[in-house]
This record gives sequence, C-alpha cells and structure tokens, in this order.
Amino acid sequence: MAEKSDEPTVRKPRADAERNRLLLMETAKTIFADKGSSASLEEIARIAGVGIGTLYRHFPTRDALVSAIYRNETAQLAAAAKSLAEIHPPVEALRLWLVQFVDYVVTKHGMSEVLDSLVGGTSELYAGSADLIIGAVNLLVDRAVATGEIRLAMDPLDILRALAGGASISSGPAWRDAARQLIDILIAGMRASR
Amino acid sequence: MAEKSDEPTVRKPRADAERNRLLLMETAKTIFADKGSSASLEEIARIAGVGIGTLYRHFPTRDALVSAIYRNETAQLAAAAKSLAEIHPPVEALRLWLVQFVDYVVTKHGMSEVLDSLVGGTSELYAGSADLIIGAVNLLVDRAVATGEIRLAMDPLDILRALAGGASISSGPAWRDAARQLIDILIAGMRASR
DNA sequence: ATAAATATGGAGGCATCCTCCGTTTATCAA
DNA sequence: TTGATAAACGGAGGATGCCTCCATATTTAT
Repeated sequence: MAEKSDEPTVRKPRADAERNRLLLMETAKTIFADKGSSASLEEIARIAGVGIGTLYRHFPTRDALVSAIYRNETAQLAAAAKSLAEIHPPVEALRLWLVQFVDYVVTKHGMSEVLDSLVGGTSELYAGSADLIIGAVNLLVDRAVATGEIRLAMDPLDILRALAGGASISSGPAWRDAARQLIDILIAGMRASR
Repeated sequence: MAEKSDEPTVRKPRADAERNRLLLMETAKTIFADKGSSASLEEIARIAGVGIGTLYRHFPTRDALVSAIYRNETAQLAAAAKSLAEIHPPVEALRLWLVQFVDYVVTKHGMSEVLDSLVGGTSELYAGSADLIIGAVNLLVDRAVATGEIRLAMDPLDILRALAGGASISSGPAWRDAARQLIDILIAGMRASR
C-alpha cells in the first residue's frame, strides 16, 4: 500500500552507490575540461578516490560517462530552442540558437564523444540526447520554412554536424567567431530565394 | 667539382633506409584504409616486416606517418585549384574545388590526423601540406571576390574546417551529399550581395 | 543482530606506446 | 678487396591504459 507496487521486492538504492556516481561525474567533468576527452579513466577513478572497477560499474564505456556528464547541459540547450521560438521571429530564433549551439560545442572543445552523442546519429546509446537536439533544430527550421523565409533542401542536422565538426578541428575560441560568420552566410544562403 | 660542394662529407643515403621508408608507407596506407587511423603502429611494422624501432625512426609520430602517406594526394588536390581556375569562371571554380575537397576528405573518413594536417593549423609539422591547401582555397576565393561576385568576411580556411569537420563526425558517403548541399548554400550566402 | 543484496577496489591479463642500445649492414677510401 | 665507420636495424623493456573478475566490505531490510 505504501508501495508503488508492481515488483515484489524493491530496495532503496544504496547510498554509497549514488554518492560515488556523482563523485565520478564531477571529477570526470573537471578532468575532461582540463585534458580533453582522452584523459585516462584510471586517473579519473584515482582522483575521485574510488577503484577503477567502481568507475566501470557505473559507466561501462567512456561514452556513457561523457554522456551522463553533459546530459543536463544538452537538455538545457534543447530547451532553449522553445524559449527562443517564443520571443523571436523564426529566422532570428534559428540564428540565435545556432550561435548557442556553437558556444556549447566549443566549451566541450574537441570531445568527440560529446559530438557523437549530439549529432553522431549512428549509435543508439545516446538516442536520448541526440533526439533532443534533433527536435530542437527541426522545430526552429520548420518554423522558418513555414513562413517561406528560408528554404532548406537538406537535413538540418547536417548543418549542426558542420558547425560541430569545425570545432573539433580548430578547437578553441577561435572557432566561435568563425562559426558566427558561417552561420550568417548559411542563413543568407538559405534565404536566397530569388 | 663533381660535387655540389658545401658540406665536406656527404654520403649517399643508405638504400635500405629508403626502401624501408617506402615499404612502411605502403603498408600503413593499406592498414589505415582497412582499420582506420587508430590502427596499431606495431602491427604496421610487423606486417611490413621491420622492427618497431625502424618505424619510429622514420616517422617519429603517428601524424608524421599519416602526413607522409597523403602528401602526394594533398598536393594533387591543391594543384587542381589552378586547373579549375583556368577553365571555369571564378565562382564555379570555387564550387567545384570545394566539392573535390569534400570528396577527398570523405575518402579519409574520420582520420583526424589527415584533417589536422590539412586544416588544423596549430601544428608546425605539416606546414607543408596545410600551406598548399590554404594557398589553393585562397587563390579561388580571391578570384571570386575580385570580380565582385561574392563577399567573404572570414578566413576561407574556416569553411574548409566546417566541411572537413562534418566528415569527421558523420563519416561515410552520407556526408558527401550533405556537404554538396552545404556548399551550394554557402555559395548562395556569399553571393547575397546587397 | 543477522541475512541478503549490493557495491567496492584493485590485481591481473592484454594491448599499445615509445625509448634505448647492442648488433648488423651499407658506403667509401685505400 | 678489404677495413673502417657512419648509418640503420630490431626488439626487449618500462610505462601506461583498457577492461574483467571476484573475494571482501558495506548497506538495507527483517
């Protein structure tokens, strides 16, 4: 009665497990930011003060760890699409969101796992995060197309791939500025209705 | 007299050294094509039938090896810019070359070392290859800008970074088509005069 | 307090990287 | 030819990282 019922025996999850999970995520976030996505998992476990086995139990793959770390931020980025759509005209909303997208990607400079989870598309593992981003960009593009202001004969996701990919090559804030120019050109190109 | 003179003692380079160098490059090219750019260097040495030490002497880093392998192809790509410029109007030449650039990058699917050597820009090691590409794209862009047909307020290299970066995320031929659309949009965006 | 479920840590097997140096080989001069 | 010597070879070995496995420790529920 006091139970949600369904499964007969449900235990409260162990406190130490959850504590370690969060500890690992925090530690990993710091180290990834420092040393890039190829930082040693053993180092992360060591600095977090847990055994390597514990890290692997919580995050069976490097991707799982990276994905967990950025899930919140990614969701936030996706949510921003809705807000922007509400307070800006379609094309401007799209432009602003693309800028935000680039800013987000740049802060993860060159972390291929993050990019894969956002726009990789091949792996099923991150369907969650990827779907959010896909939904966001589609929403904005559709709106702008609906008004007839732009035309787009390709998958909007591929535009994100280009913007994100540039960041993975020319990591650092330099790409931020370049990408803004690129976004302007792209918007202009999509507008060129003639 | 028969000597070029300058250095007192010049020996003919040893034949085995050059032989092994070429052998390693051929082997590596095959294996990279098979297994991607993360193939084991020890495996390459083993299959080439030389010691791992020999591989490292000739190519101190993985990048050096990759760069050496693709130097010819890269030079060819750069040279194509000149030919295209001679037989096509400026904007069309630029468009065609960008398409070729993407085709080239796609065949090296996701080999980050190749991309770095082409458009990375940070490392001095590949100044050779990168300079060729930079020169090529600048030539074409400058021509098109000179006629007033397009305007471009950014480093053309960053456009290459976007096109190449997209390939590194969405490896495979799918990017080929996406990139073509992207190129068209970019050209249109650069044209949008007003 | 005790049983049962759950989580922990780190040793160990495997792979790769890269360096170092004793041995081998190619070149050149005599 | 034949040494002498510079140049190149090969691979053992130390270091590091990946991931698995399981005896031990901790937490929860009774």
